[in-house]
Amino acid sequence: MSERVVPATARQRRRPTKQGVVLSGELIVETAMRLIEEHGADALSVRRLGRALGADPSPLYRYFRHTDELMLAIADELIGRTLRGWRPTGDWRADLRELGLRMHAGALAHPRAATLSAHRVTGRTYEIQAVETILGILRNAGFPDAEAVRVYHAFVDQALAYGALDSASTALPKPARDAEADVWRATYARLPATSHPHIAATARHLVASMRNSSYPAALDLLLTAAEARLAQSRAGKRLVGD
Amino acid sequence: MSERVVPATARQRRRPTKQGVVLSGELIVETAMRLIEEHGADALSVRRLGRALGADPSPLYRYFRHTDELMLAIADELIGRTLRGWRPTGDWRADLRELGLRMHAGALAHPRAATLSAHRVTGRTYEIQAVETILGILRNAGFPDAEAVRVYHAFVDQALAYGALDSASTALPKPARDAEADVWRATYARLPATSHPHIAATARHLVASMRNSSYPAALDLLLTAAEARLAQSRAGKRLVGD
DNA sequence: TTCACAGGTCAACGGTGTTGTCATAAGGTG
DNA sequence: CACCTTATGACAACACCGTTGACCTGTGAA
Repeated sequence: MSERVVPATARQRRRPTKQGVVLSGELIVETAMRLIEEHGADALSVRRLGRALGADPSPLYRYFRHTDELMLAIADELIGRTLRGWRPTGDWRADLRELGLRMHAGALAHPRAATLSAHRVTGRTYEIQAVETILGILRNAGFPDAEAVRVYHAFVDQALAYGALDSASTALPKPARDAEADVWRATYARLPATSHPHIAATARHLVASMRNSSYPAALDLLLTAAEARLAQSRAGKRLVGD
Repeated sequence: MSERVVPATARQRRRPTKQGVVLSGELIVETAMRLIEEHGADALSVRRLGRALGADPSPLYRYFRHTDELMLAIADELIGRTLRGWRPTGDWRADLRELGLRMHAGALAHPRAATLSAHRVTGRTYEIQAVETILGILRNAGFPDAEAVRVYHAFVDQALAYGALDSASTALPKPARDAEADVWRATYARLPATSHPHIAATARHLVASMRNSSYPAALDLLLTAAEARLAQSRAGKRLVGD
């Protein structure tokens, strides 16, 4: 069995499927994202994707080695869409804040695709572009290389982690989400002070607080800490310098 | 069809399976966790679980409505184990740090349960116990109720978000996980400085840093911020006091 | 000792990812 | 324009998955 997957550039015969669709890596990724957004993450299966494309599932394996590789392609497309339209202002802190909020918003806008792809390193074009951009912001701001990487890592992990967390509940079917919200009111808010004094004392705050995302606060926390580090490293450099 | 799932207390006839095993909710959860620990997250399926128990898969549905409910039970057991053996020292910051690290480690040990439960509230006994414990630490440390809830929320979300993020890769099939680890070395570390100057300049640091979780750093950041808030609120109270 | 029925077994349904084999039309060549 | 190669899509099969309905049997109360 020679190579099953043929790179896009090496493809020569664009043969339409029985239903007249001309397949391509892009079309497959596009259709997959549409499927996820419209019918939920569970709706994405090789067979359903084939059906949605108007093709047999098996030729998909001539474009992606396995489902996982397709997932990575979807993830990268998501990154690309998130970055599209963004322009740096030159203020590193403002830029990072904007990027973080965009990534978070992007995850919320494509909740199902986000939950699927948040934890993967794609190594594809858009992701590489994003990494280069963020590292550039930090290094241009004056962060030493090692420190820039540390901040980059913390920043990206945080955006991905909260993006996945917050979009996961968005992706739940409505009744499940309502049931979820009710647990705080129906279960926690009713615990007696005798057995659970701390929960009982704060029940009102709990019900109110657990509805909102804690990401913006966490992001600002991170940026403030980074700023402090930057000031430190500048002071150190001045000392060593001359 | 009357109720299929019978609550543990209402069970009356303990009938052994063909292979002589007496089923119970506890035994099922225990076996499921053992399966995950011994053969990876992928090894957990209703059918395999049945086989491991020495029983047909179908009676499991007399104990849990569906796989999801089993996962929640596993998640709660996970919380229970996390707390078991932990003793408060009286130093709120050290206690929270220890709890956070334990939660994170627990998530890594049981990735599938962690991923599932990160954005869900189980409302089960161990979860309630954990909420009560954490709120108690904060209130005893002197955090006012509203502030205690705010810190609680940030702390828990962070632990869950990073737990899910970091454990998601653990839940991947082995080949995918290996490929993942290689992307930084094989793809990023080889980008030319001409096209990607910032990545090229920091490649060495990237390869080293991206292996580790950024959770411990993020946790310390959060605790430091909380400590500052606590000092502020104490100062405010003194002012208002007399 | 009897006997209702709880709690097992069994078989089946419709789904999944993936692969080996086959048919056919695309597109270069004479 | 006809031919031929072969790239690429179709088909069928495999082994798995979660879940359910029908059935059987041993438990434990009467």
